[in-house]
Amino acid sequence: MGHSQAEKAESRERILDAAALKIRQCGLDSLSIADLMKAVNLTHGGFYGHFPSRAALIAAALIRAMNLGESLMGERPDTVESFVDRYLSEEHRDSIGTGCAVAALASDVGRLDDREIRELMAGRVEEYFESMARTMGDGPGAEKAAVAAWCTMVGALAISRMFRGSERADEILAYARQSILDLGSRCNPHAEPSPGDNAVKQ
Amino acid sequence: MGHSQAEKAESRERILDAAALKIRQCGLDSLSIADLMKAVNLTHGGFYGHFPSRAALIAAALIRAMNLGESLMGERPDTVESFVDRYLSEEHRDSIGTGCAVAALASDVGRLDDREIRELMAGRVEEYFESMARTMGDGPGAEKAAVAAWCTMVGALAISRMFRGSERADEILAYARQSILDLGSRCNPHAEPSPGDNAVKQ
DNA sequence: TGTACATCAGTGAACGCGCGTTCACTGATGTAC
DNA sequence: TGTACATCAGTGAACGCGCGTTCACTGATGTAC
Repeated sequence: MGHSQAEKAESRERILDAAALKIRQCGLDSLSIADLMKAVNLTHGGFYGHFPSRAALIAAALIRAMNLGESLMGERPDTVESFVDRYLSEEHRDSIGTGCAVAALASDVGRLDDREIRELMAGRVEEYFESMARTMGDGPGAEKAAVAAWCTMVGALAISRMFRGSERADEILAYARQSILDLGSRCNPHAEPSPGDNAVKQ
Repeated sequence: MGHSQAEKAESRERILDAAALKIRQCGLDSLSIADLMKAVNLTHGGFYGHFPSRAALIAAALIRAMNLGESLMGERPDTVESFVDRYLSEEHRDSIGTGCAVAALASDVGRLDDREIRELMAGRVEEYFESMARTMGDGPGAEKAAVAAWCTMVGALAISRMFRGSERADEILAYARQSILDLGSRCNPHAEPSPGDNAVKQ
């Protein structure tokens, strides 16, 4: 077994990645240190060489989960439509463990007493709001529309995941997508309407 | 101590109410039988006179939580606006333990392996969709708008709760409300626009 | 009305188990000479 | 190049604890006579 500093750091990364996966799949409460260490082929005792406590791991894993989820969302999208298409895709819904940490864990984090962790995620979400507002054209209503769009996206993934296995699950994503594009188009009225991008009404 | 059948049934009700409160406040994982029984001034051993297992209690408590949450939403509203105003109120956000179980537990339930429990909540949500579509006027786009509105509402509560303590928390509710009314008004174009019911754009 | 008995909701000690955490130890590696 | 030693990432037994669950028991009540 290797014992260089680089190899220790690598172990830490693998622990964090496994934890970030697990908390998105099963929630913050579900993470057990013995299971986690088993998942990266180590024994449970070694954990405390990497993190001072389970609580510290949870905080670090949450950050890791947000980073991984964001990197999966890809580069700054040109249009709201391209972003929403990816965010509300069936692939994203079905891969909760590698997807957006906010969609997976917003309720869990909102319940926490720990203010620091809540503000950690809230800070990220604030960035998401601003990024989407910029994509929407930065008009006077863009910020409001961006906030509402994020509410719709996060709620749609949670509800669609609850309907997993039913036809409804896909429809929920599609209807949420439509309503967001509908709303967004009014903030950026000069954008070309794309094919299939109809108002909800019709 | 009383021992009539009626008093036993009353104990069961109190256990269920306490469990319905706790799971909405802290999630499905957080419920401990010893704590729960303490909360209703009984000892933990008595629990199994009322429920065969923790899992059975969780299922029953989830139904109870949905019933209590619905009764709090009140009678069938006449307009989308009156419903959304109540659902996206600061009071509802701040009283998660007595509020809508779907908003509190959608992610938790979506993660469960137990298909029966997922379908239990999904069935209720399907009723919420239909009820809101009817309120929206039952036009061709009403169902789609209703589904999207529910996604927005559930996401808005989760995200607003995460921002608890910040000014943003109230804005999130307000922006989500606006976008829903905006969307709903296009399904029921003959309705009087109410004061303050502006499109997000302006 | 008074006594004897059956019922049964709730009690509380006990169970095995897995948890988070600690710590003395191992053994592969890098370094010194 | 070869030997002796220091380092330290990871090991695995052990800890106290709270969990879900079981069960022999208690004692207030309702019923029979």
